Amino acid sequence: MRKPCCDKQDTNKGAWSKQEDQKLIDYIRKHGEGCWRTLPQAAGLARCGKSCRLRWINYLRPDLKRGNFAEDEEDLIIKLHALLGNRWSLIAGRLPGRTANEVKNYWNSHLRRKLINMGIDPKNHRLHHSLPHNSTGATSLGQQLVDMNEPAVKPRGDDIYQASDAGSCWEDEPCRLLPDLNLDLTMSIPSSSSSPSLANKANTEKKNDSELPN
DNA sequence: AACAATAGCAACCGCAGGGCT
DNA sequence: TAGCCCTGCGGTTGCTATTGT
Repeated sequence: MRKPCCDKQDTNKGAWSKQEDQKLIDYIRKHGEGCWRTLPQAAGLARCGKSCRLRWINYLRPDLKRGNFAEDEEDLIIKLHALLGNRWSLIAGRLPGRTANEVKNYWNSHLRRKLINMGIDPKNHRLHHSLPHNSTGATSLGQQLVDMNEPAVKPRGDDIYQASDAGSCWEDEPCRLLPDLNLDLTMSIPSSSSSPSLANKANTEKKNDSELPN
């Protein structure tokens, strides 16, 4: 059995107060991100490290773009989801200022329904044959997605088209299928923090001033 | 105006992967 | 090489706001 990530008895849960936010912001301004396990104690927060990390990444980071998603962002999410499946962090990585959690929430609350209304199965982005095709017709994006599912040449064996929840259609050839998408899906050190330990380490040195607000 | 249903979003949980010893 | 630790990710839950009746 793993140890729990923190001593749950002594930690707050639920919504963050302004004071807690401020403590976290102040601490990260001074010391940078990382060491989430020890951060709460060092920052004087009665929270577990995970909770602090989540709060910072999803809400407090200064480079977050909050507010409604633009139409082009929506399109991009839909296209990327068709390619990558539920890999929200990768999708969010292509949307500056957006977090994986935000993208995921937006997908689940808006875009999924939107695709359903367009007669497209949001799981695999295939035309939902059992549904009557929306009389207004699929939008150009909808049509694109439908077209994507009827490629002239199948890149691989048939089962790849039985996309699962997490499945992406053609991870190895996104550019051929979506030439208008500039998909550099290789991992790179993110601008601010969206990524793992490597980035953490790479960022440790530069972090102190450059990406923090003044 | 009161209540119920639904939507939206913040936060939590558990698992997986990578680094370190 | 195995085991531990830390971090990040995706799924899910639960609270609040909004809309409908």
